[in-house]
Amino acid sequence: MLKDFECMEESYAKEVLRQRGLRSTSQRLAVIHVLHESGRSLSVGEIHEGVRGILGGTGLATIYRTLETFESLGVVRRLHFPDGESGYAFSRAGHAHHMVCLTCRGVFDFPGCPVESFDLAPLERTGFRVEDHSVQFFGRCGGCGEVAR
Amino acid sequence: MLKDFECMEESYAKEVLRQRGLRSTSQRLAVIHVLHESGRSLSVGEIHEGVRGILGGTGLATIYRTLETFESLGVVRRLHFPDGESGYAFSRAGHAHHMVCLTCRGVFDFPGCPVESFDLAPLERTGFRVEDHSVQFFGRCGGCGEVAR
DNA sequence: GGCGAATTGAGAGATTTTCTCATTTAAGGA
DNA sequence: TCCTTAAATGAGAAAATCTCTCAATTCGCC
Repeated sequence: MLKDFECMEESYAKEVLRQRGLRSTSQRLAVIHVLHESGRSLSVGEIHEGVRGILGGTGLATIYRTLETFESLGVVRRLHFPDGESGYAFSRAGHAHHMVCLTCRGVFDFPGCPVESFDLAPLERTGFRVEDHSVQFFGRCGGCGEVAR
Repeated sequence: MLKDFECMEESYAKEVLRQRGLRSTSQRLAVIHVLHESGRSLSVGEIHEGVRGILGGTGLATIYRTLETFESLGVVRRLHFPDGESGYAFSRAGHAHHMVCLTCRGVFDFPGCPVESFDLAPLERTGFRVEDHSVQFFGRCGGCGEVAR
């Protein structure tokens, strides 16, 4: 079973699930636990492995289903790296963008949104109606930057 | 074979290939042709189908290899949609961001870059060194917006 | 504690992507 | 124009990734 104390992220996830009438299963909480504990983005395989380490024989399909559920709830976000890989990271719902370390795949929220102060008028004058946007920064986090250079 | 007149995109791709010492094969040019002609982003399968329509029995592996090559050259860009799908679109090399229509998957460049006027200092004060960024707008293009609403 | 519906596990199945290697072809030089 | 040579391709096998099905389990509520 999970550790007897939950992290904030787990109780947050529980609350979001409850609000939507979805169940807080040990598998779902374990996914959040693994993601939060790692502090970085993880591949499906890594998450599966991590959850199995906590719960035992968890099915891969459950991992996929759980990630899909959490992504639709805004609790987990899928990130695509420039090298074509992708991973999932915990993310508080709402408007948040990320910095992603290309070395350790660490994910960090950053304050503010570059698009807020960007004038969309000329863009929408083309007839395009903006509904959503995504912004990501790629680079090296403190620890990895020192080693790399 | 390809139509006897090339589009600008094809000659541009040829030039980039030449500069890198890579060959301008009919398959590579057909990929550019298909992407440009569609005016939107296409899945690997759609590109494969389109190229087969022009050249005949082109292997799927060639499509993957070609897209990989062009992406590394900045001639083609891979886009990830909020629904998890992804597609490839022609893109002039250099710094360009895109608007993507969620209905027709049309891809449009947009002028300017929201990140240019964004103050990275507070972000880099955390020790993170920004090397690259990506910005995308999702919404409905002129044609699709009218129909949808 | 019991009930009903949501969720899961396991593995088969579908899909997507990569790999290998013999064959073909582009590009530069004679 | 023809030759040479290395780059690129085709075909299909193989690997990796993702989805589906349905019986069994478990959560949340009474």
